[in-house]
Amino acid sequence: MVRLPLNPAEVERGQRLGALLRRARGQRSMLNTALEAGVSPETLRKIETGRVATPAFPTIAAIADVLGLSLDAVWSEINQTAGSAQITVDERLAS
Amino acid sequence: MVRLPLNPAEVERGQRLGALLRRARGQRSMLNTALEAGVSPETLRKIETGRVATPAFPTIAAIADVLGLSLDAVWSEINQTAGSAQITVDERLAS
DNA sequence: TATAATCCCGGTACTAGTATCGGAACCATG
DNA sequence: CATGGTTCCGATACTAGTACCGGGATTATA
Repeated sequence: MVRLPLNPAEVERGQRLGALLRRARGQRSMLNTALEAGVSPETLRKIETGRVATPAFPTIAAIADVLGLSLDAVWSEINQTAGSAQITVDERLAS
Repeated sequence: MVRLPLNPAEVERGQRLGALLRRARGQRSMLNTALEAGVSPETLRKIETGRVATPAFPTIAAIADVLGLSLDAVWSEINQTAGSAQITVDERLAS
């Protein structure tokens, strides 16, 4: 009947998402990245710090666009429950 | 100071998203698709009918997974303001 | 030390998303 | 006609996301 609170798994996935975005941002400033993506710096900060576990699809898509990330790669990486043998976004950035 | 209401462009983009998901679902029932994606049928229905313009990223990702859609393709298709020369999700489904 | 840049945090305010219930319409079957 | 499957809708209820403000901590540089 009501919206269910976020469960721990969703919270952890949100933290993985935030950490991934922060690593992908690298040297760029949070302010510029947020403005370029069309979101407020506060929103980006909350997402990166994991305080917003399930952000809106357009929000993540806009940020991923600015950072040059594939949404499919982001999703597959944060959605996996355990370690995988896939090439991670980090590894792709390093190449 | 407060969360800004959705502007018309965001509403229209949400409608394009819903229409795209509905076309991609094709023959499959809304109920099965929603349950398989782990969302409530009502939520899927609201997204498909465009009544929810900016759904959560995990929600869209889970639905796209079930439907076999690429998140990048979905985003690029609904985010474009005008017609494009790209291969659309529809055309990809038809091939 | 001073100045700027960046990031963090708590508080506040409001809209939006997710979910359930009850009912109704439609269409294809039996 | 009856039954089931699917979709739709309004109402309701609650949490979550987005955004701004003020302040503080850190670092680097002048």
